[in-house]
Amino acid sequence: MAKETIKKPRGTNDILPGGEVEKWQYVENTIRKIAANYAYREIRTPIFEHTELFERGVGETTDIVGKEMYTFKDRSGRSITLRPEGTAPVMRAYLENSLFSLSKPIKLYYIGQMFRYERAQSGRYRQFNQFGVEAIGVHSADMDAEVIAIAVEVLEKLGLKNLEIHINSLGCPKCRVEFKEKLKSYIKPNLDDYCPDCKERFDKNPLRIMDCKNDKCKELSSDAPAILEHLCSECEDFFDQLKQNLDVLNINYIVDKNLVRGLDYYTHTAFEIMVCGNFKSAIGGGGRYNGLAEMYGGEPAPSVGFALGLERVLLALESQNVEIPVPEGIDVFVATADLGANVEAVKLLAYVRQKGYKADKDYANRSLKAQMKYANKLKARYVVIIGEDELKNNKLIVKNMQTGEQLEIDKNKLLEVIGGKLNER
RNA sequence: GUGGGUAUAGCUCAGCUGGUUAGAGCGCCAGAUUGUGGCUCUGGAGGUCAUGGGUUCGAGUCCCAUUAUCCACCCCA
Repeated sequence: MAKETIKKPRGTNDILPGGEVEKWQYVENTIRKIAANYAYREIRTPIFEHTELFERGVGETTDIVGKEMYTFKDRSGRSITLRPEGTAPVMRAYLENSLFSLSKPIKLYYIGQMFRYERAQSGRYRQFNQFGVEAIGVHSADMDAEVIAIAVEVLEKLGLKNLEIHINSLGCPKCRVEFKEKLKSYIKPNLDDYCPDCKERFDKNPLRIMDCKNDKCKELSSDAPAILEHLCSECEDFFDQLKQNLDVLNINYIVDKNLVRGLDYYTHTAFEIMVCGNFKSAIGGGGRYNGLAEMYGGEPAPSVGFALGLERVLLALESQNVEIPVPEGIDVFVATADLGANVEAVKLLAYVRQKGYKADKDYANRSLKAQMKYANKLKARYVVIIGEDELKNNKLIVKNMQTGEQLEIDKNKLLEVIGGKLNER
């Protein structure tokens, strides 16, 4: 090994051909197909944004903004951040490009890299990929249900089992302010017994105390009032409609009154998708964010969205031994029996490729025997052999690599013999 | 950010309580008589045992540091 090999930065991954990229392509293709089905259109936003975008939208007290952002100064001294999530950039693009002038809702999806500066572990990387959806411009429980339905359909189409959809309502600003006070007065007498994190949450975002994983905190707040039980009547109706819509769509869900999402911009619906079994993890989540457009100085634009963590989806699929179809093999391998046949082989290869066949040849001056081995490794369906005899007689030898049958044919009969293409089958 | 595990050929690993030329399987390359694959057989290339110190007559094997990686926590996708 060379002394100074350069290695990839921590928490990043190379996705290699030969099984890996093919899985990614498969997942991305099914996502695109389903998104298109639901009439969502793709949006591609920059991978970096002005830091302020996330500070204002995601919330300065959140972990994402507080300690996980890849932030740096560019050459002109501006503070730039590699996007840690997709909703804020999409909302920015929506406002900046005046998409609000289109008929509502604006239904968008994205697939792309996100960046978070964290210690890597299984299913958590510094650069990771999300598939996300944002439906901007309407306040309708139908919309919320649709967004959940897309996520579920994608995961089910991919073959994932043991999904759990957790839903909750975080209320609107009106009921939330009232509720926060109720919650604080419940917690306050015992505040000293809570974990240090919760003590901080008490002032910054008391709702998240309900989400603490610490056993002691869980016990202390087991009887705490839940926002779900203190919604204003409008919010309650909205949540009831959502549940009804999910029932209509045959989507099973669990109402989880302790579910609080980590980002500040959520209102009303919040949901999370979990996988159970030996790989247990949240693989996606989302919710409604009716106030975000205004936080960015735009006109109100009630919206819902979600994001799926693609690495986690792949890990979950693997843990459930779901087979992902990986296309492999080529149609034709052109082999030469004599060096003199190389020019003819190059011509033939170009011809076959132009006709749409996946085709290859040897580039290392290998013996015919070695070429056959190579063709076998490439999983070629047919090998076409050209040597001096064939050149003289305008013939080709075509070998079917599956059956081992081999025949000599006229040069112009090749396409008839090799038939349909691999990628058309 | 906190705590723990691991670090030997491209890959998966072996190397017993420190002992002299570092091993296997897979993969790669080449051969097994005339222009032919998949099975089998033979041979070959490839490692300063993560890096830097230390203990010792002697270290892949023990100690320390660094780095990387994995796992868990926090948090999240």
